[in-house]
Amino acid sequence: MTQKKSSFQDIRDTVMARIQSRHWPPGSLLPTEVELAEEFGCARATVNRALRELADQGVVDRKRKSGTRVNAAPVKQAVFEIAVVRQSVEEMNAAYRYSLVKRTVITAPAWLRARIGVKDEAQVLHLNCMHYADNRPFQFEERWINIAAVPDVIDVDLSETGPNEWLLSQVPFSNAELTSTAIAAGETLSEFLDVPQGAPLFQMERTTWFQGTPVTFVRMTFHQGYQMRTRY
Amino acid sequence: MTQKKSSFQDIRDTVMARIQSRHWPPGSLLPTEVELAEEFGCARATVNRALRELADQGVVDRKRKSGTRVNAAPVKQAVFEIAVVRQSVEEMNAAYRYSLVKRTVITAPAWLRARIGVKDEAQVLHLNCMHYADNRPFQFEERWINIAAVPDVIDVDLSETGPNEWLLSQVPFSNAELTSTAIAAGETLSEFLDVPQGAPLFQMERTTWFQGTPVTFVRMTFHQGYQMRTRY
DNA sequence: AAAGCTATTATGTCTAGACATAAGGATAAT
DNA sequence: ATTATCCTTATGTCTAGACATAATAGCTTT
Repeated sequence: MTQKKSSFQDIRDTVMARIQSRHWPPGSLLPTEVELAEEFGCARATVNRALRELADQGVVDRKRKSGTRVNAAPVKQAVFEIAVVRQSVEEMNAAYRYSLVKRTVITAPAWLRARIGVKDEAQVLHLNCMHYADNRPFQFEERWINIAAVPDVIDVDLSETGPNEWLLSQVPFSNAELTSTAIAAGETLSEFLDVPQGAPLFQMERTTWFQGTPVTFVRMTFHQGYQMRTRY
Repeated sequence: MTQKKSSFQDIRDTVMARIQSRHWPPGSLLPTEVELAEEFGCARATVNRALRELADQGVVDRKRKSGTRVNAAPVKQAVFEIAVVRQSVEEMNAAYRYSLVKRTVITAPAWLRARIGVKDEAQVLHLNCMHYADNRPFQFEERWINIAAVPDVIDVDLSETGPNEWLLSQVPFSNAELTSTAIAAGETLSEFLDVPQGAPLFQMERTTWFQGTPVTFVRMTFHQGYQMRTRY
């Protein structure tokens, strides 16, 4: 059953189709790379690449000596893009406006030290910002920046562009931890976002590290009715 | 400057380190695969794999003839696992309990037809379920299943295991669209989740397709204070 | 029955070389 | 000046063969 014209993509797709059609049901063992290479009339390396991509996707599990098995309980994972506020506003075809509400330098309070792991006397820049879409409140941003990690932040003018965009240009490759939750609007949020007190709001918190040192912690609260979208 | 002992992972990490250290700043052009292969004393295919992984991560952009460039505005993307409720409860070391609240077969209402794209007379199975962690409300689930897509669902006993687990075993490889938002508890939710009316709740909606045909739409509302976590 | 050793096996990685392909650049024709 | 054509170049993919490595299965010893 040797076929012709088999790129690694063809093989990947063919194997995927056979899995979806239950020709190889969940939990079952696939033929070996050598056998598949024979069937598809190609080198083993080509089959290897095809199966490796399926393994990366979580569709199959591969183990030396055991072989390749259809994942019975594939870990579904969704990717969502960490959008810069400006971008997501502009993608809605709305006019973006940014405003710096407050800017102070403080010693990191205990809860912040515990959360991001900085030293006792660490100085942080505390910012409050508002983001608008067509002049309607879009997001209230409260942010703390570890000055030791990005000393330049002290001298940057943040009245025109948001701190997120500046930080991205400074620390483009970072890790982060992210939590989303629903909260009730308190006094401050109800004023800035123009909603009744107690209104349900979508809130995201993010802590960012660069090469192991904490850079920033940000709490973003969105306007009422905001939806975060993603697909997989 | 030829080195020794260079696996594709070493190369990937070394290149990444040079990018992070701004040896190759954002927007700049990397050496060609041939040049890097020479430097690292390995075959071009090895360099290719290393750079391909960085391209998959979004760290660099690659174009034929143009070469490999450090991505100036890397698209940050976070991956979160679509957890099965049972799993996330058990990971908290809490006892999981499930209960089927309501089960009816209906003709798809207009809003559902519009949302998932089924025919006018489509029959759907409408379910209400509750998930508990240590006997405290964890999630209220309201689900609609397109019977035409999974006819067997009619005869399945859903009083013991949740519909999600059964569907996963039937349709393990599907696409989905997912939205998260914050809502205020209405009468039903306040009763089932044991919160005051108006309490802010985290809600997720998911539409699932299998090979182009809509399978299910589910609205999951979590207990007050629930946080969705993810890292990247 | 339990523990330790060994051979086997399927995947993981690498190499050197080849051809394919997209895209930029230069040149020639309009 | 504009358009068409060809050449060059860097990445994209593939091959055949090699060695590395993890994990299983079978065998031996205790």
